[in-house]
Amino acid sequence: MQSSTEEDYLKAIFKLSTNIKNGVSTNSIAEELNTKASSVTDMVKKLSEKGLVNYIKYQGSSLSKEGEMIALKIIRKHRLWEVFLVEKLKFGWDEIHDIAEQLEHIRSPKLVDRLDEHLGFPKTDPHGDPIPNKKGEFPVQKMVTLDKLSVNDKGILIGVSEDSKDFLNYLDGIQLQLGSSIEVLDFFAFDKSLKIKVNNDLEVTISHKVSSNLNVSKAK
Amino acid sequence: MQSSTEEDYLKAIFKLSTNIKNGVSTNSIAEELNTKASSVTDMVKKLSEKGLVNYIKYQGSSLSKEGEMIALKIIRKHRLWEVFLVEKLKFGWDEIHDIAEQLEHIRSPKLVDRLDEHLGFPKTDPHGDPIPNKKGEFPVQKMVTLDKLSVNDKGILIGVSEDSKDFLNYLDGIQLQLGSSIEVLDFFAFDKSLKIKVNNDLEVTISHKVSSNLNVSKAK
DNA sequence: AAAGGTATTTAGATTAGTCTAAAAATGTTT
DNA sequence: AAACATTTTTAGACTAATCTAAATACCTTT
Repeated sequence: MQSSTEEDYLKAIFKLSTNIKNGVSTNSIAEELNTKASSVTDMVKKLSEKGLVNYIKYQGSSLSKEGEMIALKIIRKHRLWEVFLVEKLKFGWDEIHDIAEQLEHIRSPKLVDRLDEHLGFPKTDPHGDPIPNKKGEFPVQKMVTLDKLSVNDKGILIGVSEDSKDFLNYLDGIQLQLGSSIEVLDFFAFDKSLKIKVNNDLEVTISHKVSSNLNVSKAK
Repeated sequence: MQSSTEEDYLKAIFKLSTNIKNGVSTNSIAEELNTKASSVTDMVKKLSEKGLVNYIKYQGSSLSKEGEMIALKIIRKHRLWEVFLVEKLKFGWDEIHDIAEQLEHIRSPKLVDRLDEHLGFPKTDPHGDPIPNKKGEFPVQKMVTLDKLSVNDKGILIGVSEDSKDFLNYLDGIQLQLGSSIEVLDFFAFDKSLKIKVNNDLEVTISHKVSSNLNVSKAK
């Protein structure tokens, strides 16, 4: 059995591994978890001894099969609780992250599955991220980040890669929600900002930082 | 802000204080929390410095006003989550305690109140214990002595009117503790003795002298 | 290949919570 | 009130997770 802290490390490595084949760096884990590199070194050593992480000195860390399974279970719990908070307790999508960070560590396999059932076996969380099933499986989504689209392209917002309160609040402010339509009206090369039209209605200009954190399914 | 561990200590002291005016003993706290007396001494000293516990060396501990408020908030959360687990997730009342022990430490005032609302502001948990409101106010329980109940009545033991060693030892011997459920199975008029079932498990016969010293909250 | 900069690891200290074993205080019995 | 037993506290050690500061390895640039 692993501690909550160990679970946090596994989850962080999982998140950072998404589009990186070789191991993730010690520094990047430290940044993700708001801790220091030396703490990370200690922990990945320990997780390596437990067989949950493949760690090579000076070369970085990746999850073992078992470590990945654990990470996926935590993510499953996190996302199911997020659905609960929004669907049942009427929280806004910008308020749920911190609470779910706590709830994801509750230990009870039966609880997770009952919750899943209670929520009607949802496929995605309120941020559009897929919820792994009991076995840790989840469908791969074909999506692109908004900054990959060209002028006149259209898409539907299906996910966000950042879930800080600030960011989500900002999205609310420009009427962007999951399912919103987005049309790219203009592109400004000097700072990579985009002028877009939201829901065929509101025109706003967004920075590259924003567009690179919005996942859309490209329409036609 | 206090740690989960500190919260556990406050809750334990609260529980043990129910029918004891002066401080609860270090050993009793240790037993309640499955830890050692030396650990308890350390912790009550710390909680005393924080102003949450009144602790006098060799004389025991009691909660300060502030410590009691915190304990009541934890108990409120514990009992609300228990209702959730039984009402919404269809758990049996015997499966929920360990999960609620974890859930009670989730930090989010908004979450607790939303949960309360979602559950329809329940008055008691699945074990019949009252749920404190936001301000920690406890509906006073109307209690009767056990000898006032009739055959087939059920109740929860919430106090004893005698605290002699002999008597309390006897109660320990028949597995009666505060919070124990009692079902009256039979009444023998010639000596007013009662046959009762304790905690849905042990059947014993008790004298009128005993039943008249047990305070119960009548169930339903 | 040497030099400098960055990333990473090591060494040693710190905090929260726990434990065992010994010492001190309290309570009980004669 | 002395002797014994019990309870409680103290002292010192341990584990998990963290940190700072110093040492080491790796990488890039000359």
